Amino acid sequence: MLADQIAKMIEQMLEESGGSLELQRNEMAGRLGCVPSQISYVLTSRFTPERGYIVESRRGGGGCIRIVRKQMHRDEYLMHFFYAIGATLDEQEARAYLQNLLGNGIVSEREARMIAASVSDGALSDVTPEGRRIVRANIFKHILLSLM
Amino acid sequence: MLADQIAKMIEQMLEESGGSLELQRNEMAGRLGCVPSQISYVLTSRFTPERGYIVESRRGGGGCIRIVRKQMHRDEYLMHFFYAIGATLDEQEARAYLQNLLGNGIVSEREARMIAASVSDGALSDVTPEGRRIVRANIFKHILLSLM
DNA sequence: TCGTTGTTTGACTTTGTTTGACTTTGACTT
DNA sequence: AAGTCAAAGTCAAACAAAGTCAAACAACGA
Repeated sequence: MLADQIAKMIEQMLEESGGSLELQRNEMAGRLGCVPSQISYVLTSRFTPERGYIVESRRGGGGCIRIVRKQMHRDEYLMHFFYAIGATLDEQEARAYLQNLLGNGIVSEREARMIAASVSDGALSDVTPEGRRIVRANIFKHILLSLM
Repeated sequence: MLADQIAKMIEQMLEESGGSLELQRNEMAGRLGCVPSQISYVLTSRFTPERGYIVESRRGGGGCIRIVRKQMHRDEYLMHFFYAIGATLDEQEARAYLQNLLGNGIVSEREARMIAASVSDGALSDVTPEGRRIVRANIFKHILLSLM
């Protein structure tokens, strides 16, 4: 399958370059003989944060796409939390997780305060109460990933 | 890319001269082999107040452009940002603010990554694109408050 | 078979850059 | 003053990327 080939190729380039790389979408598509949006598709379907990748890009002349692989060998602990958090999370649960992370020295007190602030009901007051729990889970997970 | 090169050059001159400098647009454009308005473009797109720069100029014979990197102190800074952020905030603006906070030692690299993660489009993917900008602004502000 | 899920494609949109023509401003001469 | 000229400013067009989206297609399980 095309998408898999491309994914494998990117994976390999990532290997060779030690975990991070920049590419140009059009240029790469040209080399592979596929449409540029295919590259986008591969990136959104395979190189997701859930799988430990960060993808950033810049449009316009001279634009490019940067892909970074977070090395997994880092911390089971964070992974544990990551998987422990379900699709939703309320403020109390979040506080409990934070307390735990803090207690285990994964985050500093200051960092814990920052995280608490960013998932507080106050910060999410423009989201409906039900949506809030989903968004909160998502934010929390993304923060965990950023720490790996 | 041309614009990036110019930005880097100005950045370096700023470094060497300790935070403020004067240049002549035409003269500089001549040295770089580009049109003068390119310099203007770089200044308006990169050396914005948002990123902590002040740009002033004088026209007419012997005119020039003065660029100052303003350094405020912690609280002023946080306040400044807090008020600078309006009701909405997109991912790029957020990145720019973060870059500034990072560059001025208000947050660590790790903290910057955490904040970036918590206001990323990915983390807010369950909010409508419209609402996302509002929620992002709110989260960012709450985090700033948590740092005061 | 049919519905679901995942893939491929290309038209269209958005964002960022580069250039050059034209305008405005200020200092200096006369 | 008035005029001249050397700056910087403004703006829009042309160009160069990446993003989005929906339609067509494929694979697979019930």
